[in-house]
Formats: sequence, C-alpha cells, structure tokens
Amino acid sequence: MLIHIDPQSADPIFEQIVFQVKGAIAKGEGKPGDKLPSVRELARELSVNPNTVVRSYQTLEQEGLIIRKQGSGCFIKKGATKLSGKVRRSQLRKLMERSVTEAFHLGFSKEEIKKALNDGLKQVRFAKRGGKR
Amino acid sequence: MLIHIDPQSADPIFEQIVFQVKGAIAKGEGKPGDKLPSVRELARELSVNPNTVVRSYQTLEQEGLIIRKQGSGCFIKKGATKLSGKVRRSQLRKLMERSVTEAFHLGFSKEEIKKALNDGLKQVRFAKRGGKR
Amino acid sequence: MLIHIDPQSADPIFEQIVFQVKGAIAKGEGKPGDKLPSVRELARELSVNPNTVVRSYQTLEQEGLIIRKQGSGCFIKKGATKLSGKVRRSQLRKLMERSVTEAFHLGFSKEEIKKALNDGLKQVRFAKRGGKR
Amino acid sequence: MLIHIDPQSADPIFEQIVFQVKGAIAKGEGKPGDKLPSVRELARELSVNPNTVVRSYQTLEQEGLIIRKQGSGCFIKKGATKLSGKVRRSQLRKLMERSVTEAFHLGFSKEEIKKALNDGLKQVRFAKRGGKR
DNA sequence: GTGGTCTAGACCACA
DNA sequence: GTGGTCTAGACCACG
Repeated sequence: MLIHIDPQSADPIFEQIVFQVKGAIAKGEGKPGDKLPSVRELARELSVNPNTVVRSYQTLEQEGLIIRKQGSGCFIKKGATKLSGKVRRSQLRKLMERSVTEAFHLGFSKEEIKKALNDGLKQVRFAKRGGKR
Repeated sequence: MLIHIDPQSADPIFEQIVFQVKGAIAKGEGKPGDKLPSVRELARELSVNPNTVVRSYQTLEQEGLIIRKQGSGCFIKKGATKLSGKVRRSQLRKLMERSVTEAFHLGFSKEEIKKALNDGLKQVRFAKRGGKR
Repeated sequence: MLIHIDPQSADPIFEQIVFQVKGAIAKGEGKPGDKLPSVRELARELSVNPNTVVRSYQTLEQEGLIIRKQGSGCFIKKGATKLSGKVRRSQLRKLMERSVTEAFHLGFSKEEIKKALNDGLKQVRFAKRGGKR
Repeated sequence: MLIHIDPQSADPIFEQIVFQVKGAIAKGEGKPGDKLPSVRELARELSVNPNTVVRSYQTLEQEGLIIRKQGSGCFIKKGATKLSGKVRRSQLRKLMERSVTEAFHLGFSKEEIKKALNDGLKQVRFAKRGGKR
C-alpha cells in the first residue's frame, strides 16, 4: 500500500492518510485481515509525527474499516459499515449533491460528470454480486 | 434564493452559506446578473455574524461565481470558471474518486451510486447544449 | 455539569470525561443544544492537558452525542444513535452479558443484580413514551 | 470448557481469555476444583503466545477465581470474593450505571434494557438459594 | 516490537 | 474568544 502526502494541501495530513487508506481498500489493494504499516513505520516513511498517523488510524477504526490491536498492529476489517441505514442514505445523498454542484460550477456537462463517475467506479473493486459486503 | 443554516451541522457556517448559494445557482434559482441579499440583510435573516457572511461572499468571489461591487452589492456572474482545462479535469476526477470511495465504504453498490448521482443531476439546471459554459 | 476525574483510576482520563458527559446527558442534566464547557476551560478545571479534553470531545462527536463547532464551542446533539440496528443490538447484548458475568463473580444473586439495574435505570431520564429518541 | 478468540475484536487477547473463563464458570461449565487447560495447551489451541495465556491466568488468580499450583496446573476456586461488602456493592453500582448509560445512548428503552439483562441472567447458573456464595 | 495515553507548546481557522 | 492540527517527547500496556 503506497501512501503519499502533499504537505501543501489544504486537507489536513491525517485526513489525507485516512482517504488514501480508504482508497487502497476500495481498490482492492489490501484485503480483510491484512496488516497496515505500523504507526512508527508509516510516520517515518511520510516524515510526519507518529501522533498524526495514530490520529488517522483512530479515525479509520471509528469508521469501522480497521481494527487496532495493541502489541500486534492494525488490520483491515471485514466490510460492513457500522452506520444505520438512514445515516448511510443521507450521507450518500449529500456526497452526490455536493459533487454535482461543484462539478457544475467547474463547467462540466451532465454527460461529462456521468463519465467521470464511471471512471471512478471502474477503479473500485465491488463485490462480484449479491451478499453483504 | 432561500438560504437555510443547519445549526446541527458540523460544517462551518460560512461554508454552509457558500454551498447553498452554489446550489441555488446550479439549480437555476438566481441567474447571472441577479443581486444577492446584502451582507447585513442575510446576517440578520440567518442570525449569524455579518463577518461570517462577508467571508462567504469573499469565497464565492474568489471562486469566480459572484462579483462584489463596492456600494451596490454582490451579483451572480456569468459562468466560466477561470481555471485551465487541465486543472478543471483534475478537480473533477478527484471529486468523483472521493465520492465513489466514500460511497463504497458506506456499503453501496455500483448501481446505487449511479442512481444517487442521477438524482443529484436532476436537481441541477444544465445549459441546454453546446459551448463552453 | 459537574465533572470529576480520578487520576488514580485505571480508566484513561479521556474516557472518564467521556463517560461523565454521557452520564450527565443521560440523567437529563444538559439538553440538546446546550453548550459544553470549552476545551480550555474544562482542561483548566480538571488540571489536565487541553489535548486530553479535545480527545474526549472528539470521541463524543464520533459517537454522535455532541457537535463541535469551530469558533463557537461544543453542543449537545439531538439524540438518535448513528449506529445500525444490528450493531446496536449486538452492543447491548455484550454490555449485559459482561455486567451479569462480573456481577456473578462479585457474588451477587439474580435479584440483587436486577435491583441494581433498576436503581441505575431510575437515574436516567428516558423519553416519556413513544417517538424516536 | 471451550474458549474462542475473536481476531476481529479490539479487546486484548488476554482479556478475551479472562472473560471467557469467567463466563464459563458463571454458566456452570467448570465447577470448583476443575482443572483449567495448561498454559501451553491453551496457547497452542488458540494460536496465541503462551505469555498471553499466563497473563490471563495471573489476572484470574488475582481476582480470586482460580488458584495456580506450581507444577500441577490451575484450578477453579470455590466462590467467595475477597472484597469487602462495601467495595462489592460499589462495584455493582458502577457496573450497572455504566451499562444503563451506554444502553441509553444506544437508544434503547427501559423495557428493552431490562429484557436484555434478563436474557443475560438466564445464561448464568446461580446457586439455588441462600448463603453468601 | 506493537499500539495507547498524556503532556507541553506551537500555529492556524472560525465567529 | 472558540475549536483544529501538528510536533516532540515521555511513559505505559500488550504479545
């Protein structure tokens, strides 16, 4: 799992790490049970403070994507969000409204936006079909 | 243009205002040339600090969506972002990658995500056809 | 809302704060919309590092009990857990199994345990009846 | 006595072992005098470090639930906690306050909480009646 | 070795 | 004034 931080970005470092781990999992690099790089290791690699990595891993754990086990490391969890259906649906709606609005103001057409979404979808490894992810 | 602040939201107030103005423009409420409510008027309406509204209008101006005219108020600009094609496309890609990744981890399927995007697109008033907006 | 920390306790300080805030909300001290003490204020009061209070408030926010608003403070949220029904039920079961097991090994009888639960229930302000909390 | 470790759990392994032994005793599997599996045997069975099992048995001994005899193994002790009545009652109260508070914030009603407790109580084999256990 | 907690203190962003 | 992020560095707990 390759992670790269942009120190110039407006997004906080810990969020960049969170998103990149999420992305890696979504893309199928890293399966349930896989071990993440250790806090100190990743901190050294990215030249950030270990506490910053801790913060990222905490966030990922609270969102139910990984588990942190004292003494042995952090591991990717078996899928299934912890959120209620209502919260999930509301978040999806907000996510898409925001994207569409921003894309509109960037001057893109309906078709261009749909195409960009499809491009995004191609990179993600969805479960083959059926079953609870 | 109706603007509504959600005090339960963790998003900063100025961002909520920015997003709602963007949304209103995208939905076709408010056309180029239309005047936005004055800072003091809107601040009173929303019961927020006038500085917060100023901050929102500044942001919208920086993104090229409105123009602030000394003494006469703020007006919606004609479309056309100042960004280069390359930057625009990169932003669109990032936008969609982020949405897809988050939606995936919320446990939605490809089809559900596409549907949510289409729902979002329906609310926006795209130009009928042609030209660079 | 009175909060008291036991520095001798095995429980981490930030958890003690979290639990006491949860307790205060459950007991009806502090209603939705109420402002919590500011990070610096509470840190001074308890003689702990502000970061420790930040950690507590973060946790409470992630559990959906409060919202933190930059510039204005932290506020108690309107109820409704963010967790899915499955997760909620599983957590309740674990909670009770653990309590019963521990109480058994403390040497209490079925009746004593039930009574202690009822005593605990009396201190909490449940919604009058009906409606989603 | 069947012990099972959940690798998906965030609880430390030694605590999982401790709790399962406690649970097994509470459920009546394993009576006073019964021998626990040897450290090495259990460690192999669960694929964990023998030191981890040692740690669990130490904890159980400190809480007065088992006795470790050099060279012959660990045995379940006769009930009877060493704690004073005052401490015991205070611990029971804390236990139940915590459960009720957490259950409340999970959104459960008084009745649901009582029912969950009763479900928990059913699994435990209390002494038929009378005396201090 | 792993992660978990806490302190101290800097600097930024929001209202 | 509020909270948000990050660093540096100490010390503890788990395996």
